[in-house]
Amino acid sequence: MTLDALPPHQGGADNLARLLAQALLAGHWQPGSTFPRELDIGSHFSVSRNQVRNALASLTAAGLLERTAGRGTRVRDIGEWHLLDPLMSGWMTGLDNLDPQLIKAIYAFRYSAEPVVAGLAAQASQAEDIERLENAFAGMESSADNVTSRDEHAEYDVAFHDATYRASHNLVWRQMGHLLRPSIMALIHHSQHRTNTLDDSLARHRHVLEAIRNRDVGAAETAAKEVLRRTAIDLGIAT
Amino acid sequence: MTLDALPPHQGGADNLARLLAQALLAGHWQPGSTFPRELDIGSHFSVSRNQVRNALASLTAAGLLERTAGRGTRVRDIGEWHLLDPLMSGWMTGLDNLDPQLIKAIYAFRYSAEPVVAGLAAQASQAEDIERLENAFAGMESSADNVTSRDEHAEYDVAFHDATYRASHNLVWRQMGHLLRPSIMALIHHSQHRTNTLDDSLARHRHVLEAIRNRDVGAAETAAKEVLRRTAIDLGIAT
DNA sequence: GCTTGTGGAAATGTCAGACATTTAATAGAC
DNA sequence: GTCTATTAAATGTCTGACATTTCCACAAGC
Repeated sequence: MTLDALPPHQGGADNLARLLAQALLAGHWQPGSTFPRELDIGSHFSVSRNQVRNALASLTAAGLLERTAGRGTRVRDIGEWHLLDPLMSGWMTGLDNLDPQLIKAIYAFRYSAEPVVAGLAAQASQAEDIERLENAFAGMESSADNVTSRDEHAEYDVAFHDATYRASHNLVWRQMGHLLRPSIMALIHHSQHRTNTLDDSLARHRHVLEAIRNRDVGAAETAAKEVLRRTAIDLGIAT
Repeated sequence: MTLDALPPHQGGADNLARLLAQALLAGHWQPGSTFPRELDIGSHFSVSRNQVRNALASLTAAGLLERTAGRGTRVRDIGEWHLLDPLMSGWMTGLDNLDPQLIKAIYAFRYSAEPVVAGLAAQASQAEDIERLENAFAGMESSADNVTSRDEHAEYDVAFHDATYRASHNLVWRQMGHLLRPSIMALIHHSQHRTNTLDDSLARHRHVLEAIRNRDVGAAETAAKEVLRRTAIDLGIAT
């Protein structure tokens, strides 16, 4: 794989890092293969070696690359990637050609984790949390009728899930919610393309909201699982 | 807070980053306060500005600091920290004076998550996973009788939990297991100091192992919860 | 032939200095 | 007093040189 297939560079070391990371996330380089040298990257994108080094440092921190003096830069295996690194989360936003293996893994994680989070939210939520959930749900409802506001609907959907994680009132789960944001967004767009079941989806979200509001832990867990189940079947994870 | 209270510097930018990060994790700087300038840090530890910048870049990536040109470096609030960043995990190893709020949050997370993971392990585990669990458990047993092998016992305990996360056969959960390693270790040491219930702890771990081996999801969840419950009560999380 | 050592090439790592850019404070004009 | 221009101070960036590590080729010695 060469650098020629990559889109042009807009400027800034962060941008360069995103560019290279997304190419790696899409599987453009074979694990174990050698990554281009600093000077080659610099001359190709017309940036200083400094920016290249900063970008590569980010990719290394995220576990995508492995650098050793004298040997060069190697592409690490997908199992070594730091999927929970916020950098990764940022790079995955808007990337529609993610590795299917990765999508499946992240979804399986959500399918196991989100019911627990909803249960915690039912226990720990406070007035402001309920308000956030209600606002997000209202947004989902109002943007469900016409087709033009599809992006807006996705935003509210993500906001609903994020509010659920926040309502758990646990620092770790809350961060997890932030990290999952891009993959949740990707999944929403993915499933909206294929199914036309907005009303059903709305009803399932409503159940989660009401269970949390009623402080019914068991109902919240069940409802959260129901929200995710249809897509899980689509992806071949649940039975 | 000044730099004078920090231990001396051993060499290497990673080491400097760890040093500063641990000081922040221990709460030596007030959130929102101003962090020392690059040149001051450099002259204090006798390192080049480059190393300082690299170290500060790591801390910034982990959400500990916020840097803006012209203004300086500010310490971010604990809610902004990237607790799931592998860097954090590394810095937290061997740190015995963590912020209590943080310990509690991480423990609450484990208390909610680990049963689910054990359940997944009961579904997805394969021969090699069972073997890893058995080896870890055997190590726990053999190092339980004498007091001299306390550290060895902790190692096997951590290995047992790590094997559980691995057995879930989910990339995200597996990473989570790695990330939790230092806090699990800290908790083990903490509870061994206060309780003398090694036999009881062993029995509870054995239940987890057997439930996973028998592919009994419900039993695995219950057993995992039981392993964590006593410590949860100690920390004032569960009732 | 096999091992061992030695040299050089090539890559990343480090340093030092100058300069650019951003921000906040300050002094001055009106 | 308020607004504006200047200045100081901090982080950000570029550049060139040098250091260090790794690998490979080649030759010496057993």
